Amino acid sequence: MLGLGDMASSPDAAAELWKQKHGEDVFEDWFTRCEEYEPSAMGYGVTLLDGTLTRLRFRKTSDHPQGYQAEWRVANRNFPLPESLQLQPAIERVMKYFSKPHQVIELDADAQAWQLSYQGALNVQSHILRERGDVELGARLGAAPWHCGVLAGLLAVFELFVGVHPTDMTLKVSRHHLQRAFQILKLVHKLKDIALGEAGSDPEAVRGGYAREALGARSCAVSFPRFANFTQVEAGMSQASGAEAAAGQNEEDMIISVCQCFNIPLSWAKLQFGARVVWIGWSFNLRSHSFHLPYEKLEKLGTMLSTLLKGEFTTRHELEIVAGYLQWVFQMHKLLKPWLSCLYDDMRRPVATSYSVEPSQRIEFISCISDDLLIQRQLPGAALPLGGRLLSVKHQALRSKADLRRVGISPKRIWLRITNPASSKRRLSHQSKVFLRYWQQWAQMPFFSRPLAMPPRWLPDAFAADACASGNKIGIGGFIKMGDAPAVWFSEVFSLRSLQKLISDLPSVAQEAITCWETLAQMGLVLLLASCFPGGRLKICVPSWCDNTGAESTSNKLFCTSLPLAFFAQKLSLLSWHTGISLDVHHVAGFENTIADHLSRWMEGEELPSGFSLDDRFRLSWEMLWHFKPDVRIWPESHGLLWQPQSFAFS
DNA sequence: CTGAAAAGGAACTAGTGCTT
DNA sequence: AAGCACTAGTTCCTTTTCAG
Repeated sequence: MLGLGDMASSPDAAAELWKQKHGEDVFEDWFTRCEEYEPSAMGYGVTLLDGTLTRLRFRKTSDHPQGYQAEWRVANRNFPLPESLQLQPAIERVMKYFSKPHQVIELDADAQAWQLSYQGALNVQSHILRERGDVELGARLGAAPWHCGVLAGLLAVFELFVGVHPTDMTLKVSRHHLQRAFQILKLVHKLKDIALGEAGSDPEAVRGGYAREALGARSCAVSFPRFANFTQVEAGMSQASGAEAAAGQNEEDMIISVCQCFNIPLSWAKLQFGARVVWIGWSFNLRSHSFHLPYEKLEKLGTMLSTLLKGEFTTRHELEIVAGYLQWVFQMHKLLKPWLSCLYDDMRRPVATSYSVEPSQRIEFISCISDDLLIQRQLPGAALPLGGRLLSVKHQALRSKADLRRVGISPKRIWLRITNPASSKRRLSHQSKVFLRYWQQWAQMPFFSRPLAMPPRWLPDAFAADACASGNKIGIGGFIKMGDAPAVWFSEVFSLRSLQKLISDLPSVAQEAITCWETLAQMGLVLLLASCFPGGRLKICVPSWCDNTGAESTSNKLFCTSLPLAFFAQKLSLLSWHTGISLDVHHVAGFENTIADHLSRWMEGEELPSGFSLDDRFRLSWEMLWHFKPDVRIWPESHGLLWQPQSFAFS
């Protein structure tokens, strides 16, 4: 055995090498617990004398005195052909059928009509060409019906040859044979043109137009009518008749043949034919022009999230994996990315642990703390984590080093809460849990399918939203104006105190979070738009006249990590995902903004801008804005429902 | 984190020229 | 004609790199 070296000369030698490399015990241990192959059916990698890599495995056998047989990995391409592919029976089938001379291959009634139609069309074309003086092409088309008929007959014989056609039935040429023959002839003539004609000398023609045209002649004819009535295709596909399936197969064969002819590289591992293909990780349906996340990925997401949500603590690494995966999943709607901000926050917030120092070490301890409350030096006797952040001392939260003075002195040990940046332990915040639970539910829901192409953009004449904040009150207002119809508008006032109970990290003065309220106003506008176009999965681009640069950047990129704005950006993006309305905020000052500004400051009973009426007011509740609770009401109120409607809201 | 593409390498095949 | 050595090319597979 060339190049294999001594160890391949016998199983004993191979086993010897294995023992030398991995030790006698390991070998015996592996060998005793092995089932059929050791270490596995795949074997293990071995480098031969000449540096060649191969694989070696041991097979348990009682034939050999050692009890095992060494097997090398060698490619075996000498496998038996299945019965259906044997040449001998195929030839016999044809010979038997044509054993008697003068066998006639007939066209069935359908095929005869088709052949006549081909003849007619081709003869007309031939005549026109001859009149124009193109005798050569005219002659080709003149002979084409004959070629087509002969080739169709041969295709029928080929079916007999490969065993598709029953031997005890007379051969009949069907219209499918004719159609295939026609397409093949067309392809062959195109190929001939490329190979011999002017096109052959032009490499671009081979790579581009001609080859595509030759292909398109077949594939377009088949795929276009199918696409036109794609809604019926789903049911029809599974019941496709044998002939249609054969035509589809034929089409695929042709595409492959042409690619091979022109050395167009094909990745066989990724080659897929059909209306549904999985590509770049997504499942595409080219008939309904939609895409969705493949089932395996949905399942992976579901499992991933339920494991994460099961326990109280998690690890930084686990969070990174989940966030990374969601980053990928959110390709489907980039506005969803702000959702991830809370996960990243959790990632960089290690869990705090308690430490204690002796009261006598108090002064020394203070010198270990930097101005921004980081442990910058080791304190003898206390294993304080270097680089950790001091959160509180004696249960008193600290904001700066100066706050340490407020902590009273007592003879007892001083207890500290410090976060350790080296720790990988993490706890999910409330926001993250809500966020992850949403996606966990989403992963368990039936397939969503999203269109590949968005519906055309639609723009109302004018619309805007604005917010104002003064003291404890927050006002939002906005409107849509379409043609001559009266403007639809909203105007609501919320108190900061009531919002502080629901959203953490809000400042004590409403004016400081004006960007948040601007974003909230945009959410109101999206809801208003969605209410005007209920049920429609519209793609509406909203050039909003917004006079705050903070909200502008937020709504455009919809990604930020600073609190509390991140909460609002999250909600806005989810609302956009829900309603299918995407926001595109431009910084354009204009009169619309003065109206929106007016509406945001409007109080019940005050005068409305001209063209606005109380009847067209759209009421927005906090439930609708923040929890996306649908505004479904029963009217008149005395009526009841016979079933309990399923409620849907995020909290 | 993802998938695609590029790169790299092993195994194999076909063809060629030479010798026996 | 058969066998051998060599080369060029193909196929299959894995690893690395790249881009989003």
